[in-house]
Amino acid sequence: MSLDRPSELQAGDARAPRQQPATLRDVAEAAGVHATTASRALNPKAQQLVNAETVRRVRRAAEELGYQPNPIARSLKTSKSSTVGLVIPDLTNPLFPPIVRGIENVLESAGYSALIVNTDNDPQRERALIESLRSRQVEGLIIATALLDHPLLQQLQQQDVKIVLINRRIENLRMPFVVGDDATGIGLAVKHLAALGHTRIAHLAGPQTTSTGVVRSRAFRHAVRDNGLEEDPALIVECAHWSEEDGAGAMRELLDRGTRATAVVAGNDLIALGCYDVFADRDISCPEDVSVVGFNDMPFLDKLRPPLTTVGVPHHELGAEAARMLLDSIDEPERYPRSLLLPVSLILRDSTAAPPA
Amino acid sequence: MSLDRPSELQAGDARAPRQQPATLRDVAEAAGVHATTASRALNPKAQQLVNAETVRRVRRAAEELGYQPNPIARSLKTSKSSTVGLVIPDLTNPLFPPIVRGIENVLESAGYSALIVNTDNDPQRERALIESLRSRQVEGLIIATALLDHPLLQQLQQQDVKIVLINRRIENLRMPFVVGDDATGIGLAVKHLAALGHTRIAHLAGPQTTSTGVVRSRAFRHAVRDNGLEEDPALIVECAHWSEEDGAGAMRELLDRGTRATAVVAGNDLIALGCYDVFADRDISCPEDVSVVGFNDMPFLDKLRPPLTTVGVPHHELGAEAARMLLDSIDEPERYPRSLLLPVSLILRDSTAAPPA
DNA sequence: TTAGTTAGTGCAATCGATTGCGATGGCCAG
DNA sequence: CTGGCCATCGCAATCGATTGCACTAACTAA
Repeated sequence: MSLDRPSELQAGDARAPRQQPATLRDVAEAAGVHATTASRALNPKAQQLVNAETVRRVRRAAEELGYQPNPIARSLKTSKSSTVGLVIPDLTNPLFPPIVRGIENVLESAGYSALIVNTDNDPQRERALIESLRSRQVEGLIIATALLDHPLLQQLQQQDVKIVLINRRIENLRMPFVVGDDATGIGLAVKHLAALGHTRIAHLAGPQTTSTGVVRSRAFRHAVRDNGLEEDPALIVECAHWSEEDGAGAMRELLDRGTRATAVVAGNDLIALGCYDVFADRDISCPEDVSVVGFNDMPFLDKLRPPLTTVGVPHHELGAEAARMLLDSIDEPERYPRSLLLPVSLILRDSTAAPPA
Repeated sequence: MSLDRPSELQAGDARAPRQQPATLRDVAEAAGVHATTASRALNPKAQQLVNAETVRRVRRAAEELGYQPNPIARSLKTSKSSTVGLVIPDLTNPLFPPIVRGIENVLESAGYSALIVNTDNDPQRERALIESLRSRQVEGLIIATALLDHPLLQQLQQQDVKIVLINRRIENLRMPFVVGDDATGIGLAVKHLAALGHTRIAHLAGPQTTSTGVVRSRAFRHAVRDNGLEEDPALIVECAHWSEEDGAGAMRELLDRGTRATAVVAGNDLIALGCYDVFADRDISCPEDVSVVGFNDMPFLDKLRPPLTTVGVPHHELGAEAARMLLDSIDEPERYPRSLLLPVSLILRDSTAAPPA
C-alpha cells in the first residue's frame, strides 16, 4: 500500500480509524525521539540542530502518520496566526474580486490566509469588524476603505498594527499603500478626448473624502489646462459615493443646469454606468451626442451599450503587491514603509468619438 | 475618563503602555479570584456556577482591562475554531460575491468567520486547498464546486466533515444542499418563449458533470415537450464550462451546423454572454433575429446590449441559508440533513421578443 | 591527562483558556 | 449534634507545539 496519501487512506482503513489526527508527540514516539527533536526535525530553520539521520526518521514517521501540524497550537505558542485581515467596502463591487484573488494568491504561497470583511462604508461597522479581526489575532491588515480623514487608521497605526492601504491612500500619514497611477490615467483619458476634438469636457468626480477622488479630479483639472481646454468649474460635479446611482445623479445635475459638455470623464466605471442610465432615460446617444470614459476597467464593460472606454488598472497585481508588502513588513518590522504606484492604461472602446458637429 | 473603549484608550495612555493585551489571569487577579472562576463568570453557559456578585466583579475587571479572550487559546482547548471554509471555483465570477456576502452575514452574527478558497475548477488544487482548510481546523465546509462524480466529497463525508453544498448538489449522496429551483426556472423561460411564438428553441447546456447542468437541461427537454414544441436533439449543445468562451463556442457550433432556432435558453448568464459575442461577430441581431434568456441574473445584465432576460436566483439568500444550515449541523451534529430549494423568478428584459416572421 | 568544544538530544516551562474533580463552608433535616 | 446537600470556588491537567537551558558523549587542543 502506498504511503503518499496517508490522510486519505485512513478514511477507508477499517482497522485503525484513528479518529484523532496524529500529533507531534505521536510522530516523535514513532520515530523514537522526543517531541522536541521531532519539532526541530520538521522545522527547516532548526533542522541543522539535529542529526541528518534523525531528521530522515522523523520525516518518514510524520509522512506515514499523515502528520499535519496543528496551526492553532503553533499560533498559541508563537503568537503568529498566519492570518491577515482584508477590509473592503463591498465584495459585490466588481472592482474587488480580482484584487482579492491577487491578494490570496501571494498569501497562499506564503502559508497565510485572509479574513475578508465588508464595511458597506459604515465607519461604525468598520470599527467593529476591525476589532473582531484583531481579536482573531490577524498579523496585519490590508485596507481598501481608507478615507482622507480617518481617525481609526491613525489610531491603529499608533498601536503598531501592520497595515497596507490598497487602492486608496492617506496623504499625510506615513502608511504604505499600493494604488494605480490615477493621475496619468486621467491624463490619458483627457488627452484622448482632446485629440478627438472635444473642448468642453465634464468630470463626474468621486467622493472628495477619498484620495482616489481628489487625485483624479485634481489630475482632471491639470489635464484640462495642459491640453488648453475650457476650464469651467461648472463642468465638475462631485458624487457622494462611487456608485451608479450617484453617477446618474451627477449626470442629471449637469444636464439640468444646462452645462454644455460633449464628453465626460467619470470618476470610475460605476459612475459611468450611471451616465448610461441617464442617457437611456433622456434619449441621449453615446458616443454620438456625448462621449464617456470610465475608470478601472471592471469586468464585462465590453458588453455594454456601447462598450465603455475606460482606464485599465491591474487589479490582480494591485492585490498581489499589497499582500507582498504586508508580508514583508511582518517579516521585517523595521523596514521603511514603501509604497507603490502601478501603471495604468487607456482602453479604447466605443463610448468615445468625435464631438457632434 | 470613560471606560467603554478601553482598548483605544490604552493606546494614547502614556503611563501604562501595557503592550500585552490583558489575559484571563490578569482579569482574575484584578477581580481577586482564580482564573477558573473568571472564565466561568465570563462564559454565559457557566455563569450560574458562580456567585452573582462575583460575576459582576469579574465583568467589571474585564471591561476595565479591555479584556478580549484569546480565540486561539480557546480553540486549542475546545478544538473549535469558529471558522468555516468556503470553497468556490472563482470569486471573480459575478455569481459568487453576493453568495459570499450572504454567507458572511449570518456567520458574522454567530461569531464565525469564513476562509475563502478558489479552486479554478482544478481538482488537484481543490484537494490541496481543502486539506489546508482542514489543517486550519475549520469546523465545516460550504462547497460550491460539487461535481456529480466527486470522490473527494464522498471521502470527506465518510470522515464526518460537516459539509453543505451550495448552488450545486450531488444526487445520490445524502449531503445537505441549498440550490435555486433550476427546473422551474427553466420551465418559466421556455414557457415565456413559447408564449412569444417560438417553436424551435435551442439550449446551450452547462457542463453535464454538474447537477446544475443536468437539472437544467433535463428541465429544458421536459418543458419543450410540455409546451408542445419541436424536440430536435440538434437543438441542444453542451458547454464544457460555465464560461462566456464556451458559450460562444456552443453558439457557433449551433450556427455552423445550420440548426435553425429562433431562441436560445442558455445554461447561465455567462453562456448567454458568449452568444452575444457571436451575434456581434456575425451581425445577428438580438432579439430581432434570435431571442436569448440567461440564468442567474448576475449584476449589470440590465446594461447589456440588449438587456438580458434571465431567471433571477436569490444569491444572498442562498448563501445565508447555506451558512445557517452549516451552523445548525455544527450545533446539532445528529440532526437529519435538510436541503433547500429556493424559489426563482423570470426577469423580463429586452433580449426576448417574438420570432422573425 | 585535563579542560574545553561541539553536536545532538531531552527536560520542562510556556502560550491562554477550559474543565473534571475535589475542597470548603453554610445550612437544613433528623 | 451529625450527616448530607448545595452553592461557590480553586487545583491542576490539558489542548499541541515551541524553545531556553541543561545534559551527555565524543572529540580537540594543550
